[in-house]
Order: sequence, then C-alpha cells, then structure tokens
Amino acid sequence: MAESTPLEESRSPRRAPDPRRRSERARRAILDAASELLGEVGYSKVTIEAIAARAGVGKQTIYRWWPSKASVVFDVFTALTGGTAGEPLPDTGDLADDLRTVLRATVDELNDPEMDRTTRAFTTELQNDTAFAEAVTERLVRPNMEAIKERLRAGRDAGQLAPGADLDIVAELLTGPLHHRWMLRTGPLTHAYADELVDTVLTGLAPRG
Amino acid sequence: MAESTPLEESRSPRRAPDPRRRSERARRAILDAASELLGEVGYSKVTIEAIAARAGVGKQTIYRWWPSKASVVFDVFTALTGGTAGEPLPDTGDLADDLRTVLRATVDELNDPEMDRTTRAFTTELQNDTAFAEAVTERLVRPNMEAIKERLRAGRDAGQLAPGADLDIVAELLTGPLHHRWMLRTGPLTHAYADELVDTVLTGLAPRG
Amino acid sequence: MAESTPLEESRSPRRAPDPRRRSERARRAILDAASELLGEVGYSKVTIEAIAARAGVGKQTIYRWWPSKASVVFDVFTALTGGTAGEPLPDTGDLADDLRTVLRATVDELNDPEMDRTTRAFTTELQNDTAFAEAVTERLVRPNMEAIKERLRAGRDAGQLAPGADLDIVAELLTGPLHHRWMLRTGPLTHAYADELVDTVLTGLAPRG
Amino acid sequence: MAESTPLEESRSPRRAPDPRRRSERARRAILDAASELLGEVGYSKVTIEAIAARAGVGKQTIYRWWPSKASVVFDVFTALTGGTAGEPLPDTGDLADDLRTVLRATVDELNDPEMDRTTRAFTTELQNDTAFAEAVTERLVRPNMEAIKERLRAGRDAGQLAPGADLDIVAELLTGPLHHRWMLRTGPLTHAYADELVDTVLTGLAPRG
DNA sequence: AAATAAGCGAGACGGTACGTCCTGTCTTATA
DNA sequence: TATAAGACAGGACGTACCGTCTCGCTTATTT
Repeated sequence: MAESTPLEESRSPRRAPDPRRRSERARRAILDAASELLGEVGYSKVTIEAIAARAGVGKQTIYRWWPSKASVVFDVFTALTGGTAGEPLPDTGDLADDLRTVLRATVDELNDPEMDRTTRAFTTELQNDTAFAEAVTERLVRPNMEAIKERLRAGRDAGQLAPGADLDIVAELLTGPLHHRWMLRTGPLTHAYADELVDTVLTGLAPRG
Repeated sequence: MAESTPLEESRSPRRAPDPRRRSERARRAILDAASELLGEVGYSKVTIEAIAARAGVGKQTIYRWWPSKASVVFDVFTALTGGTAGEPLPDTGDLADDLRTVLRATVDELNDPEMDRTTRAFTTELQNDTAFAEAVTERLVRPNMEAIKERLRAGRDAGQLAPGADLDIVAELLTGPLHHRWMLRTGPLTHAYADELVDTVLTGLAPRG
Repeated sequence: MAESTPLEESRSPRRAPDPRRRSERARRAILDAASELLGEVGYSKVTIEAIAARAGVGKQTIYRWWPSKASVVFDVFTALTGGTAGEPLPDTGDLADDLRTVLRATVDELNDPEMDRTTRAFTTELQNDTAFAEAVTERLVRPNMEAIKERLRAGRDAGQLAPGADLDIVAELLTGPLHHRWMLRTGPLTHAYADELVDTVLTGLAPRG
Repeated sequence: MAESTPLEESRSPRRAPDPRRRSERARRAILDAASELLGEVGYSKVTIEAIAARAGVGKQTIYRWWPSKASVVFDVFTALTGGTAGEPLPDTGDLADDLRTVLRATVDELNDPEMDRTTRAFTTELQNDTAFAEAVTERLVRPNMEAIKERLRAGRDAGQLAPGADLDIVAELLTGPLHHRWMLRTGPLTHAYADELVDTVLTGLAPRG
C-alpha cells in the first residue's frame, strides 16, 4: 500500500502544497515522534504540539501535510505494517492450516504493544470521523477481507468448505471473534485460541448425525 | 443494574458528597443534555461545559457526581438500555430460534441512531481508559456474554449443540461478527444477516459427508 | 481618574464578565508583569503570552478583562501617573512661574525611563487604533489641556496674558514643542529648555518697538 | 534625497546583492503594493507576506533589498514627497507670509489620507526602533528643521524677528503644535489654524505695554 | 555565442504568538 | 451544604507571519 498518500485529501479549501518540495527529513521525524509518543502517553494524550516539538518541526509543517492527528497515526500504522494490506494469504492446499497460520499471525500482531496501541488509536478515531473511517475501511479493512475471501474461495473449490458457504460470513466468523476479544479484552489472545476458532468455524457446532 | 452508581467511584481523594442531598432535577437535566449533545455533535465534540450549559447546571455539579465525560455517557447508556444487561435469554426450547431472536434485537438496537451513537462513544473511551474499560466489561459485556452462554448451555444439554462445544467460543462467534460489521461498517446490519449468522454458526462450514 | 475602568468597554459581542468576582491578585500581577516587560523589551516586543507567563496567569484572564495589549498598557500608565490627569495647575499668582513648574515636571516625567517607555507605547498604539486613540484623548489628553487652559484663563484675567489670546493655541504652544522634541529626539529635554519655552511663548518673537 | 538607498544598510552579515541586477519592475511593484495596503489595512496590519503576494514577488526579493517593513514604508514615503526634505523655504521678504505658506502646505499634506497614513506608520516605528528613528531624523526631520531655521535666520537678519531669538525654539514653536494637534487629533488642521499659529508665535502673548 | 552567475517567483521550513476553547479547581452568592 | 454561575491557571487548538532556505527559471554580465 502506498504509505504516504494522505488520507482525505480533498477535504479543505486550502491550496494544496507542492509534494515535490516536501522535506523527507521532516516527514520521517514527524512519523517517528508520533510513534514514540503513541507508545509513551497513548493516542488520546498525544498532541500535535508535542509531535511537532519532539520532531523539531513547526506545527504548520504537520498541518500542511496531514489534516488531523488521526491521519498522522494512519501513516505511522501503514509504515509499521509495511503495506501488507490485501496481500494474498498463503495457500499450502490445506485451508484449515493456512487459516490457523494467518490468525496466529494476527494474534501476534495484536499482542505487540506498539501495534496494539496504534490499532486502538485507529479504532477510536474510526468511531468519530466518518470520512476517516471510510478511508481506512477502503484501504485496509476491505483489502484484507478480500484476501481472506480469496483463500476461502480456493478452499471451497477444493472441496474443503461447504459449496454453498457465504464467504463474507465466513470471513467475518474468523476475524470478528478475534477482534471482539481484543477490543473488549474478554479473554486471552493466544495461538491456541486462534486454532480453536478456525476449527470451530470449519467444523460447525451442530451435533453430527 | 443500578443505573446511577458512578463508575470508578474511588478514583479521587476528594471527600465523597452526600448522595441524599443530590438534586434529582440536576441529574436528569445532565443526562438529557448529554444525550442530546451526543446526537448533535458526536462524542468527541461533546464537552463538559456544553453539557453544563445546556442542562442549566454548574460544572461543579457534574464533576461532583461523575469522574469523567465517559462515565456520564455510561449513565446515558444504561438509562437507554433500561438495565437489561445480564438478563436471561428467551428459552422456547428451540436454540436456533432463540438466538435469531436475540441477534435480531441486537441488530435493531445498533440500527437505532441514539444507541449507535452512545455505543460508539463507549467504544471510543474503552480504548483509551483502562479503568473505564474494566468497569464496562464487568458490568455490561461479561453479564451479557454469560447470559448467552447460559442459553447455549441449555441448548447443548438439550442436544441442539455439539456436546464438546466451547461455549465461550460459540458466544463470540455469535456476537463478534455482528460487532465487527457494525464497528467497521463493512456491510448492512439486517435481520437476514442475523439469521444467516446463527445458521452458519450452528451448521458449520465443513462439507457434510 | 478611575484607573481600572476598561477602555473600549462595549466593543465585542462577548458577554461581560462580572467585576465583583474579579481577582485583585491577578489584576495586580498582570499590570506588574506588563510594566516590567515594557521596560525590558519595549512595547512592540511585549506579548500577551509573556505577560501571562510572567504574571503566572492564564491568557484568558487577560483577554477577559482587557481587549488588547494597548489597553493593558493604558492601565499600567494610569497606575503610574496615579490618575493626575486633569488636576488643576498650581496657581501662585505668577503665570510664568507656574507654567515653568508644570513644564519642568513634564520634562522630568518624560526623562523617567519607565514613563518614557510607557508613553511611547501609547503613542505607537494611538496611531493604529482609532477607538483607542479617542479613549486616550478623551481621558488623558483633553483633561490635561483643559487644566492648562484654566490656568491660562486665570492668568489672562489677571492681566498676565494678552486679552485676546486664543487659549487653545497657547496651550499647544507650550506642550507641542516639548512633545515634538521628545518624540523625534531632536534635542535634549531639560529644565532650561522648559524655562526658555515658557519665556519665548509669553514674550513673543517680534522685535519690540 | 536619494529615494531608494535602503535604511540601515550595514545591519546584517549577508553579502550585499548587486544593485545593477536589481529588477526595477519588482521594486515598483513592491512600493505600490505597500502603499495600497497601507491605505487598506493600516501600517500595523500590513505584512511582508501580503506585500509580496500583492506585488507578485517572492518574499526574498523584499528581504534582499529592505531590512524591515518600516524601511519599505520609508521608501514609499520618500517616493510620495519626491525628496523635498531640506529644500529651502520660499523667501519673499515677508517672514510671516512665508511661514504661513509653509505651514499651510504642511497642513495640506497631513490632510491627505495617503500622506497621513504613511506618516503615522513612520511615527509608530520611530518609537520602537531606535536605529530607524535616527536614520529618519537625520534624513528627514533635521534637514527640514534646518531649512526652517535658515529662513528664520534671514528674517532675523532682516529685523523681522527679535535679535536674540533662539532659532531652534522658534522652529519647534512652529512645527510642534501642528504635529501635536495632528498626532493627538485634538483639533482641526486648517489653513486658518496655520495662520493663527504663525501670528501668535511671532506676536507673542504678553500684553503690550 | 556560450558559460556562468545572480536575481527572480514560489513556497516549504523551524519558529513565535495569536486569540479561542476546554479542562478541572476554586470562589462567590443564593436557597 | 448543595447548587448555579463563573473566574481562575493551564494547556492545546489551528492560523498567520516571521525571516531563512532551497528549488527551477530567466536574465545579465563575463569569457
């Protein structure tokens, strides 16, 4: 994913700055400072002023290139994930195995304090800023869901999934519970949990005749 | 649930005010004002000052009885739901039917703009305030999950669920996807969706032999 | 003169604050800080922020009671002069003597660094803010001119001034040159200068027959 | 007076630009823009950025040739007056007449809105920038005072002034009151006023024996 | 005529201050 | 003694300019 494309680019009536003249030094300093501060004080206590001060940068330089704190954090996030959104899932031929791999990786990510922090920052902002929410959904969430559905489709074609399975539902059955548990902290996020989730979803819960 | 018990009551060193002298008029005015403002400007733009002004109340009266904006909103929320958290699910004998009923009700709630707004406000605050998160989880989330599990247990005993089913997982399989779709707005929340979710979870996805 | 009546009181649409609740401590701290800073860095480099910081006061407390930096300085000034504007001049019976006394006092005032600084600050602001200019003229300049004219009138009645003398002109002949020399720094401001000015004005410059 | 010689030329350590390569187009555009803006928003609200934008010029082009806003305005001023500073006064043989002519011209100048504005801009800056003040005094004020004194000297030699008259004082008696009335707006500036001023100064105010 | 330098328009940059808004505490006056 | 009102110290907001700096481009002198 193209990391530095600013979110919500056409929101304000301000004349657009010339990206060719943009200072790479300042850009990096700002993202680094934001990342550090996120870890130190938490998203809601991060201020644009503190980012600017820590980065050794004028506030205007932030406001020139980002419309909001949220969108700075968005870039921090995409810098972290390295733009893996929407990459195809592994396909070893064994659907259950591959899903376990992916969900274990997700668990690991959410257990990483920096990722956890940044992702929560996101989640916060998603609730309050619809435009931001749409941008994030479009660029991160949807591509990831599509990648999962792609792998599921292959599995279904290979006879590892019921032929009539609604892939949207299945994808949500895999990611929803994980997300729910992480967000509400209702239980531990472990590899075992990831495995059990996959198994339960694939096997189903009705008693077998 | 006792609606007006403040969250996180022992946070500050201040001497507790005498609840017998509390003005019910002021309490109602504050909750009403907060609810209105939530709808008009969204959680993050609601300020204590605005609530006080709209309620015709001194700021101190708010600070005296609630520790934070989040906890005012918490009381707005519990006033809305009428304290149904943890109530047992209906039990008609048909597990699938009962789950559909419950999930449809949840869908309806989340589609109500006022509930939607208030719940998002929550979700925001949960990410940033751990103490608040714990209180909410303990008082709202866990009781609801337990109620679901109770109904699932009855269904399992009645042979409508695989004997070895992990009820925690099943409960999450029902609520997680719903929550995920609502939060990230990745699809429409309809009764049909609720129904399909229940069916898929109960039937499973593996091809039947 | 009532020192603390704010200048330009009805300029903004903001609801007026309640003067009974005003903190005297804050008021004094602000005027003191402003006075110190005027001396240290000069009017144009004094900032509201610096005054607030030095006074240990929130910026809002300044903006609540004064509409501008200029009007803070106005109060510093009137605190300095002790509200002597418009006081009657001495009357010993000898007009020339009395005028010399007054002009010498003016010279002394303008030679005092603090007064010099504050008065220059004024003069600056008078040029750029018409409303401020009118207020100052009405409250300080005009009363002083009137006081001078009153003494001149008495002198004229006593036969110490030509019967047809235009008192406005005479008053300006006494204050104008002093002010001019001070403002443009075209010459030293001394008692001797004050004396010579009085003598020249009274005696006239035409050769005597 | 050489209009475009910048004030305070040796202030900065920067290498001097080559005046031969200076763009006359830019210079005119800057002075015009500055003059317009002075009229529209007043000196204190004129910014270098606005001048540059209005003139269609880079900011650096202004900073290259002028050290400050004040010195741009200085050049606007000298462009207006056409460099008449220090020119000898008319000498018709009648001192009173000639002084009336000169003071009437001064009155007319100060009544011209553009001159008024520019001159007030000056007066502002003179108070706050000592170096600027000295330059202006040296180049404008002193030459004008000297020219007046020269005419007075001739008048004194011709027996139209008391032989012992201190010419510095007399010059100030003529310009000071005018300046004072203009600056503090304490009265109308008219030809009649100019005439009366000259008469009063020359005739004196003591009653004639 | 080509090479080389400088001024030029443009505008990003690190900063400072602006005037506003809100926080959570404290004070005043009323009931 | 709880309340409505609101002043207070503090701090972040987003904007406007400051004066410096770097870009390409154009325009004058050198060679």
